[in-house]
Amino acid sequence: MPATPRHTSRARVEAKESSILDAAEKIFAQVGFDGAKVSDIARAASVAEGTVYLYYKNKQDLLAGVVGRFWTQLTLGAEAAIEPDATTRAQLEQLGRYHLQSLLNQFEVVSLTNRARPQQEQDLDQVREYVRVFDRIMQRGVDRGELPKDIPIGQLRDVFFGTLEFSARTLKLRERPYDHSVVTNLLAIMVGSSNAVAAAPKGKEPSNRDLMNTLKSIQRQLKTSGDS
Amino acid sequence: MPATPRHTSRARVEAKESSILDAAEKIFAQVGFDGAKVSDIARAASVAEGTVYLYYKNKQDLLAGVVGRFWTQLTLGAEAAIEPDATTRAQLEQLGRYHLQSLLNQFEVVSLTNRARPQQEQDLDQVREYVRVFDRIMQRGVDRGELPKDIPIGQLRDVFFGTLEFSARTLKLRERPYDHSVVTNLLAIMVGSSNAVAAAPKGKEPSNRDLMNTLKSIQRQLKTSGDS
DNA sequence: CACTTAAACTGAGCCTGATTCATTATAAGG
DNA sequence: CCTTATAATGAATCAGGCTCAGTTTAAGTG
Repeated sequence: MPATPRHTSRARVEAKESSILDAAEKIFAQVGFDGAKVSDIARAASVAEGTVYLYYKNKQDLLAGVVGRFWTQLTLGAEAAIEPDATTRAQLEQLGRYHLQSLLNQFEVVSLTNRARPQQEQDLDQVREYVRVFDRIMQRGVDRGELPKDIPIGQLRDVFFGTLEFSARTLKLRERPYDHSVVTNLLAIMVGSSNAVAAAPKGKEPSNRDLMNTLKSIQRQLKTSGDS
Repeated sequence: MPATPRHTSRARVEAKESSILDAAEKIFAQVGFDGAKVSDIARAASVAEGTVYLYYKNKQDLLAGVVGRFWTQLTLGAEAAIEPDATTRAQLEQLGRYHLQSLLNQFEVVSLTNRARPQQEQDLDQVREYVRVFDRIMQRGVDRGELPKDIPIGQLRDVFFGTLEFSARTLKLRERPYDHSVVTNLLAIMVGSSNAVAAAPKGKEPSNRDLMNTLKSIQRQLKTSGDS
């Protein structure tokens, strides 16, 4: 088992594990969890079918690996996307934009998340980790008195992520691209004091491309250095 | 095929179809979609395995039947729960409470909804139908000038349903009961002009029990008269 | 009341695909 | 160059969704 390597270099093992994860992600995104055959994933990873089971207990576990990695990367990207010195309001906007763009860019993988938490099991740890990014921003905001605090943070969190997830679905369904105004409006109602904005007139590209570049590079970096 | 009955009474056929749906709902809710064996469902419905396939093309289709029926019932319940003459604000609160309670009461079935829309297929028709209840309330609100209209209705819809769904998950995860304040606060930020409210101090039962009774009776009625 | 027949129902067996495991290959260590 | 623990392999096993040839049921019909 790769768990206790002594004969083979750790790097080699991790590389293989990561390449299986890559293959799985690709196939899952392509044909969905049920549509994916483990044999296809194995082939895509240039590995025998049995080898997959050396690294992952079963197909579900493999899915959990893919989804977990995604959220871990998302957390890193989010942290990079937020300017530490900005106001709470600005940070929320940064996180919101980043989040919405990520949901849209990786819609298929995000969708897999549901499949990874069978029934009312606890959420994946990595998701909880990600959510803390929001909590930290809010906590700081409260400490500094920058936020109206008549509504509990926990509830605002549900507003924030719930809205963005549904908005992403809506945009996807209507085949619309990323729309800045969704975040602006969300913040307007969440933190008030705002200038709400009509939906983007047409398919205008996201303006904060550098933000996504940051993410991409981090992800690339992560993917090659392996994780899990 | 039950599609063109001539030898058997329609009522009988529909009763059987409905009893299969009942069995499926029960088993799905119990062990999830993947955990459910068609043979178990058949047994629970006192029917042979093959019979299930007379009524539903496959397991997916059976799931769609269960989920579809749920949302249809939900729509009826929602319509019953809303007082036609109330203010927009009041109607939204009624719908919000009803929605949150339903999500909590039938959490397992709601979860199945995700499984029923494989990949970015369009949503189930019944879900869209349900969403229209919200749209009608909002439209009326706008027509009457009761709503601040700086934010598009479509986006408010995502705020409304997205927030409630995430709130329901949060409550479920923390094993908390229905909490009135979630809806109150949501409306406070959505429609403004509000008195936000701290989370319910303890596990206080939902106060508008009659509302749920209305729903239940409608559901019972529906279930026996069959649908699909 | 037989009798005919379309509609319903049944469950054994087929078939796909996940998972296992006996066997073989690999890579250090001596 | 052996030895041996670790990895990798893929044929065999197994589970469970789905099919279909055969059986039962329930109206009709004379």
